[in-house]
Amino acid sequence: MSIPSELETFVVHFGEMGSRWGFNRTVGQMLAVIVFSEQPVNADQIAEMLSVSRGNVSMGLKELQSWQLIRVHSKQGDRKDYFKPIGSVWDLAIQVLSERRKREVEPTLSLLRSELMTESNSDNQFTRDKIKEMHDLLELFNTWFSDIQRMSPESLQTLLKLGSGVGKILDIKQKLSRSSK
Amino acid sequence: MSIPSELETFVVHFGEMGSRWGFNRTVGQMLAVIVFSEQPVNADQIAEMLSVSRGNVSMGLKELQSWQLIRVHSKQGDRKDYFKPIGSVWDLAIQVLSERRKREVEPTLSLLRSELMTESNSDNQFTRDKIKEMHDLLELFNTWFSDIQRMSPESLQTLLKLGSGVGKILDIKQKLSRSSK
DNA sequence: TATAATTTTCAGAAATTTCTGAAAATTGGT
DNA sequence: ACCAATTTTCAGAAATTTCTGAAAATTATA
Repeated sequence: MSIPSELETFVVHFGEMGSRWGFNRTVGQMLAVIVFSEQPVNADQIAEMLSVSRGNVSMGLKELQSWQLIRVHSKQGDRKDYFKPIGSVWDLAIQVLSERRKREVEPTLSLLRSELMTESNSDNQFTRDKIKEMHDLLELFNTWFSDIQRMSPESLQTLLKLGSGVGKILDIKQKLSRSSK
Repeated sequence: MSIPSELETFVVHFGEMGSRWGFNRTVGQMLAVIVFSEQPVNADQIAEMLSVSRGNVSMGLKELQSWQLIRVHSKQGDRKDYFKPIGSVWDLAIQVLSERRKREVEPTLSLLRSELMTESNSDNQFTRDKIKEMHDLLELFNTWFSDIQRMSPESLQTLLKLGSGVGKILDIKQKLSRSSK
């Protein structure tokens, strides 16, 4: 089994982008194969399509599962494991963002938090201020994101479409709350 | 000149996180040094503090400049180039996000766009649908981000603090626009 | 519980990325 | 125009990441 010609482009592209998105080339390509396959695919099929070793596919599947992007789908009368995306493209995007927040923001936020705890008098004011600034920024982003994540895709979509238009609505809100006082 | 002891932690941490944030260890450490230094620093100082070669620092500085995170600061009576962050921690964060959007989203969006243009009848419906879904999602995110980016830090901060609370305000807006019809 | 199918592991190999340091290029002052 | 200070470049070295493939572990079936 080889890659359907119309997907070739995407498999290659996902491979190239892979490392920028947080995984490596093969894992990127594997994600493309799984997402663009109408039917769940098994490890051997992936290995053949991408011409990589079975072991590599096994590790890649583990990686994609740790990102919670794919899940196993058991086919009746077939002992092989088949894989499919956890959900829609939208679900996958949210999942990537969420996982990256965990890997790229959380560790730093922890460090900043603990650093603010220990009132090391050796720190000069400048350093302390920077730490505080970073901490507050990441904390703000963090709560915002977990908040946003809970919204339904529909509301979220509306919100995104509105863009900075929300600014105007915020003004209206201010006026309303002022006049009701 | 060595790293001030209270910064050691951050330099190490920024080094470890570097690759997750889109650059490599040394570049991450260099960013930490520059951001946490009250005064602009020159290449030799950075090289000594981090115990890396002068050439490596030169390349790293180029990288940080390509991200538009640092800028040159000329000291009067000193031929060396000194470096400092382009702005506040907030400015840097926006800049990182903006640069990453460019590197991680833009290429894929281009590909998806051009793929939707060419009406290759070989594509099956499933594939076309997926491409369309991805395209619309990235496009939406893209315009949202460029929109958001233009907001003042203050408005943006308000917006973030509100989080999914905006949802409620959107409801109010809907009611208002309905009643005015 | 034996056995055959399937998946996982992981040591060493291959590929890729990062780093060094000396030479080349650039810059600014005289 | 020359010189000295500074920065950049880049070939090869070093470090790190990724990949292979055979052996070990697991799983399902009879």
